[in-house]
Amino acid sequence: MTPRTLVFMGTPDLAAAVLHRVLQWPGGRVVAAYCQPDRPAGRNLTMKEPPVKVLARERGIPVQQPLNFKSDEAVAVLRAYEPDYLLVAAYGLILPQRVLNIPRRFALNVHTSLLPKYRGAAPIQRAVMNNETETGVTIMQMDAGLDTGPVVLQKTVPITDRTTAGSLHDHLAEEGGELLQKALEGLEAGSLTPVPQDPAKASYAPKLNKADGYVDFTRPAALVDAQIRGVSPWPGATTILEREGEGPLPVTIREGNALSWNAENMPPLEGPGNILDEPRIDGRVVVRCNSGSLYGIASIQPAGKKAMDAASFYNGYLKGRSGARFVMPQSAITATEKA
RNA sequence: CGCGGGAUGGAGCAGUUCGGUAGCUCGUCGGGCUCAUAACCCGAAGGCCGCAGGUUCAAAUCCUGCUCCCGCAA
Repeated sequence: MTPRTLVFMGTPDLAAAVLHRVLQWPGGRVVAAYCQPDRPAGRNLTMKEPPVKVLARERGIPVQQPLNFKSDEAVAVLRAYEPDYLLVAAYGLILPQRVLNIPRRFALNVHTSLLPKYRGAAPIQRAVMNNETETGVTIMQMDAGLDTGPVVLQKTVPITDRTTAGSLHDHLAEEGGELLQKALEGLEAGSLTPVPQDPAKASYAPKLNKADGYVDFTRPAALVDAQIRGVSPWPGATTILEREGEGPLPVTIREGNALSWNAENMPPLEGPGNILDEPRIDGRVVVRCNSGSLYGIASIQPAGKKAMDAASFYNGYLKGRSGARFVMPQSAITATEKA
């Protein structure tokens, strides 16, 4: 059988991982890789090439980086490849119907959630932040909507109390590549049929912004933990350290967990966000959350510093100080009041 | 030249504004107390204050150049 002609579209690490897998599929040949244009990034805002571009060039695959598909020219370029399949993963563009019509067989998308739940830009982080116990990856047939097309294949993966958005991302990137390959094989064999999503069960996962990383210690510790894991490593779990007689210090919580504890052993507690001075449970810096629940910080990064373990943070920033507590950044507070 | 923060014994920091003996909380090592301990007490080792110049009687501190690290931006 002649190999199918494949055109891949995707931009970041996750897409590169999927492309890597697609390149191993013997049933097809990738004739072009599309990704977003190079953007300034990094310390000096130097232009940086997307991971997909780097990988494609290593493998000698032509790279296309159109701004969008609004021009007839961009559409014509794609059509000229005469793809059997259009394979899309985290491309960063909504593809218009006339583009989706181009492939002879299917336009497939890899989405990192169990559709119809968590449609949209940040399904991985949102699933973790919402304290879900499982999520997954979906291969769907693309239509004009945002992640609304019929589902070809799904695979579930668990979310544990140690799953971070970062670790889940890497996991789903692997699973996504594998599942896409299975979907291709199934579609070729005629053993798979796309099944429409149930719109009633749909939910959306909006893109994260910095404010999503502001830790809200007025919530129960289990949810504080979920939020922190969901925004790690990006945008990072941010809060402001306040101590008596010293200026506020922004910090990013890197690692930690909700603590189970015995109320009888605990000293009297003040409000949420207060840091306990004496009982450093298991070497952690302990913060009070809602209803007396406790969150233990294992690793934390003060602004402008490298991440450090809780014991070091305690020695350098808390020992001998009084009134230490974490508060929401001012910008978050005013935003809440306005809302 | 996109903006900003930082570099001080093994770790985390203070001291830098207004130059003048290098300090704190830990860790480490030795000793003591204790049924015991990440607890407590006593003692010790360990630093050319990122690098290179300059100003000065005197520089961690002021000036200049450099290196490395980190945050912002996705």
